[in-house]
Amino acid sequence: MADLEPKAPSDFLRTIVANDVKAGTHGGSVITRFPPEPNGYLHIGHAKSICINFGIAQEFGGRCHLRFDDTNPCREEDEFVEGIKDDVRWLGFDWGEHQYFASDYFDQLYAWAIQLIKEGKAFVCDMSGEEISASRGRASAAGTESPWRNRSVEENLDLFERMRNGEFDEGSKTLRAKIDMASPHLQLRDPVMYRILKASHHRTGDTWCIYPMYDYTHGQSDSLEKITHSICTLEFSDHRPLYDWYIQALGIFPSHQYEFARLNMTYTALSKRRLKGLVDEGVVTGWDDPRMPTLAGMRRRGYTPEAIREFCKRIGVAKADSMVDFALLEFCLREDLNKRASRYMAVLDPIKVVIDNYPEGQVEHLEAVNNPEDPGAGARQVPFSRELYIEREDFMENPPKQFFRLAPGREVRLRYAYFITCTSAVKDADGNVTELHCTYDPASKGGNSPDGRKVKSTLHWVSAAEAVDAEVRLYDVLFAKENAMEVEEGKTWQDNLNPNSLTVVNNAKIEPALARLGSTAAVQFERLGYFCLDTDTTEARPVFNRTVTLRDTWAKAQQASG
RNA sequence: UGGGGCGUAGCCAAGUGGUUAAGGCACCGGUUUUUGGUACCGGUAUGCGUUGGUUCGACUCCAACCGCCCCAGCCA
Repeated sequence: MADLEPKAPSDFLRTIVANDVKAGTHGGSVITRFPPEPNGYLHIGHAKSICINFGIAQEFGGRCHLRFDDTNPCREEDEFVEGIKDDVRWLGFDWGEHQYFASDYFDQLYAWAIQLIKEGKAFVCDMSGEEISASRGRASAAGTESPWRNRSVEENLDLFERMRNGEFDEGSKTLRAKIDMASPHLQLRDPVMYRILKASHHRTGDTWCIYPMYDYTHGQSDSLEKITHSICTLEFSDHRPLYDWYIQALGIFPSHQYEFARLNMTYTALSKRRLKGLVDEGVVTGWDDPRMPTLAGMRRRGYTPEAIREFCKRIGVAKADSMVDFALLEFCLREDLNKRASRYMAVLDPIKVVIDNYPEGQVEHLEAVNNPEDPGAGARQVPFSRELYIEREDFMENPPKQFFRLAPGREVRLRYAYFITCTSAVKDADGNVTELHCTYDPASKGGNSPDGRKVKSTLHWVSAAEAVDAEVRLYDVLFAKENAMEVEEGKTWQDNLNPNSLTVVNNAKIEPALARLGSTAAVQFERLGYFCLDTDTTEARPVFNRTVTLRDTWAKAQQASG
């Protein structure tokens, strides 16, 4: 029977957790946490972490805390905490009552610092940043001890209190842990615990002018919340000895840290610093620019949380550095959108078609299926008349052998309408085709001819008189290079930006039903891709974002043949 | 060159001494189709960084070597 069960997703983290639960560690409880710093918006890389942390907690009957790691008042803002909460909720996760801030623990952390001073495990150091850096030593050579390392407990206590009281200038003193200046682990060479920062904090205001460092905060925060598995990315591996040192020195609940490889994806940048740069330099319109890999941007672009969660499931979790193919994300998106998106017709690059044998002034309403993947989605009426628009690229005057679409003398089907045959193409003085003349077969109404004859192609179309004008924004990858961070000699990562990441179509023609949408839910423009209404939409003018194109084997074949 | 990690197909990734080395994406064929979409079928590692060793048997154990990533913020 067991063989018939679907295999549980297996990765090294779940294996560790499962073993702990089995062994009864911490009474079998599983508590994880997602700990963003509120200094920017979340991106798809954070989504991986969120899915791991909340996912594991869910699977093992535990819980996941949302904790804001707000120990640096210079960079953190309330705007970001609200944005982060929106994003986590949107992704589909719920932290319940368990929302915390590292700043909630400032008093406790301060008390613990005094405890460590009293035990001779911490001291106030008067060295400047440069001096500390210089004395840390080389990777292969021991550092040198601070001349202030052996101050008396009383003096340390006094100085630390006066640091807190604001008696000293920023940068003039720090509280450091007294560990080992010769440790092969650089993090253990008397790391700074507290620095003086005369900045007001987004939550504690001006209560403090000394702030704890990440290393002195994170493990204890985990410990206070009884976090059993503190899961973070690989670059924190080096911090684990220090994480453990503080917990041991303090004798508090033994949370443990585990690390996995952060997400990298082709044609994109996933570092808050880089993304912030794009926002600040105006390369994109904001954190929610639909080209951004931020959750806010992806949401606006039309990505669904289901697609992102599926992507996170499929990429797996491991410790090897990796670069995930962007195509996998698009696959997950299309897979989800295909099931849920209602179909409509819209023409992005219109060329007029006149059906010469269709009665002038007549309008028929033809039934169109809303979603062939979902019978429950019903059908709608689409107006058809003598003058229509079709996609310019669906006609070729001298088509190559593999081109199945409209051409002089050729018959094709207009989706849900009629078979039409092209009789002539009107051109302007420069030889550009400006209008097509066709005839239709009245017997083929709905899209099938009674004599059973076949056509090789079905085109989307919009009736000219009833068409509504719309703006459509077409997006492409933000970076032109597969590895966005691979910089050529003498260039910067900004040089890797894709100059064509945004194309605005100002004169798209959409069917009337699309103009009445009133929802930002995903729709499919038949044969073109998935789209959604953008927040820039006004009463007067709909604005659509192209979420992702449909798979297009024809375009691919063309590209391949040059 | 100190420390911490990692190397299985183009990209992810299972595999923990005995299986024809899972699965997905991408790619290549084909079937169905009123979306050149979807769905479905099939193909794609004599090989697991390299070289030795242990063993009846190694992707799995051992050794050496090679390569890549991270760490010297009073950032997180």
